[in-house]
Amino acid sequence: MDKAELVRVLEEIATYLELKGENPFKVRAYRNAAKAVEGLAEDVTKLVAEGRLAQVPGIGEGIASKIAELVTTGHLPYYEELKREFPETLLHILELPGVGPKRAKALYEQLGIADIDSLEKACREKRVRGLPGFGEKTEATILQAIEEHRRFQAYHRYGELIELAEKLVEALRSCPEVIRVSLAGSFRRGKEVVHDLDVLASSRSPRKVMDFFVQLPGVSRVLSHGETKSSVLLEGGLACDLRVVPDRDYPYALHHLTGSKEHNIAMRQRAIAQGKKLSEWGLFRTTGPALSPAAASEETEDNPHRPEHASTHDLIVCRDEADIFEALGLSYIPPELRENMGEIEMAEKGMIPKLVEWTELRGTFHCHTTASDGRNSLVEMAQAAQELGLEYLGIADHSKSSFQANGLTEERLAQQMEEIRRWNAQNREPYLFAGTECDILKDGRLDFSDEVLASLDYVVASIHTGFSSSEKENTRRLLRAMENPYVTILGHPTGRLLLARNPYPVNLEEVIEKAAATGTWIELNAHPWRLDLDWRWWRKAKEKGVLCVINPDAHRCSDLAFLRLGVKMARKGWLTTHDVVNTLPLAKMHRALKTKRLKHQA
DNA sequence: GCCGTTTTCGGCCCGACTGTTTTCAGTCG
Repeated sequence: MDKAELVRVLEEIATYLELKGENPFKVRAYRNAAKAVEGLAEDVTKLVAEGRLAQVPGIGEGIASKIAELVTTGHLPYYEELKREFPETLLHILELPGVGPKRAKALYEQLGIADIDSLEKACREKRVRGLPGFGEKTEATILQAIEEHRRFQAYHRYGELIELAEKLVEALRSCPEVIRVSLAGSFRRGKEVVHDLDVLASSRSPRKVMDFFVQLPGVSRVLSHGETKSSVLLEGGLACDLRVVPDRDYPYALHHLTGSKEHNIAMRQRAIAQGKKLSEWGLFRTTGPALSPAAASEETEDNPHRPEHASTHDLIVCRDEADIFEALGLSYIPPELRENMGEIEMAEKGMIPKLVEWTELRGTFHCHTTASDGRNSLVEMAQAAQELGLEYLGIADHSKSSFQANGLTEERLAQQMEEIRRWNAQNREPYLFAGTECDILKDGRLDFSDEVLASLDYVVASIHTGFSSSEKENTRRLLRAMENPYVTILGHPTGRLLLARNPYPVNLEEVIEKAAATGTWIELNAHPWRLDLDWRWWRKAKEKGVLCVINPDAHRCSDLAFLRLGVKMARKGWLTTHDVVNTLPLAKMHRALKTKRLKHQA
């Protein structure tokens, strides 16, 4: 029973109690306890053994004894009994936006609906609208939610796969028969959501590599098991394909499998125009003398799968992808840019920018603490930032209107600023900037007065409510917020949650124009669920001179690692060190934070 | 179920929005 499992059980208990219609404060007690466990720095088993669990804030005698039982015996009858009261599939229904515990309970008890499929059927048969509290509109909303749920399920968030994907590659690398191995496909390109994982390896004994692959831990089902290609289903439902090729074919196969399809088509057209031919099997000269029959047969020897036609031309030998680009008169194109969005034209002119690197970040600005809805204290967050090598860290807890997130009042904000000043006065590292994630209210005004905002080092302004407003209203709201001289950064500009909630409608052209005109930075929120502003908009923002700030939206120490993911998306958006403002060293950052305010005074 | 210098009971975070109602329940953030 590890910590994550324990957290899951506590949260599930809370959900079952909710379904039962238990006292909502009891439900919350279990949720709070789950949070408390999650934020523990010490080992739970140790706390149990020493009888100190009930001393942890949020865990009382009752829950402490349940956790102890679970940790020592591996069982919890209380939880098991709750599970027996409702079918497990009912929990899936609760994932649908618009369906909470009360509705799920009504659907289950009155219509016997226990899973998403039967709910869909009941909606189509117009049976749901008859329930008290439900109507035609609700029925339609549920149907739409089911449809989106299904569409989302076929995809996975990039940021949540990184660890798994890297482990998989490590495992394959440990196979003695593997020469080279790499992730490919949309994952390698850094698409924010991916359908499956594509992996490429080179080897002299492909069969042995395949056998090794299909029996790796974490493989739940083998979909196909061939000599050069196998597909498996990993635990968690993610599909993974492995291709194995002879080492000489590896660069061509890697380029081909990385894609995108559109990029590959454009590359092949370029090859044809130069009297060459590019495919997954190689880059060939199609004009001029063909290879001698002897050379041709020698070439096919090591790969019986290579099609006949591929061996009849001169192979242009490439040791890696860079050689392929060079052979086609192009500078190297990083995988993130291979979307056929102008990268080939730029590579031809040698104008592919030097993309920002994760090691170039010096600090960041959107971090929460236990003062609002974070799991770690200000000091803990600061220490974690130091371990990561950051020179500075901006603290931006929620503002008072975000009740659900325990937003700070003016008084509590002042206390936090005091704590930050004390930290800096001791010359501790990293340097802390005092900020806020200030709510943008319905009409575009901010949650704090200008006087309060002026007392802070910086302000992140974000929308957290009213997602159903029109594009016009949302846009006006954001524009007005950016006009405020104290708003340094526009936070997660579209509010999207990948595979869960669509962005609210907003005119991003106007938002970018306004950011440029007012000198407001736009956030690239690096939370794996957000990645907002989307990479597709950054080139436009950059053209207009808008600066990007990569923020983790961290709610616990470990979330600071999201920065790396943010950098991947910034790279995908063609951004360089100069475009990402938090690559500035501390001394320059002090000045940069004042630029917009000074401009306003002038 | 947790918490406590108002300490063993009685609070616990609040408001917007939606769709269902005819005065409010459910959901969400």
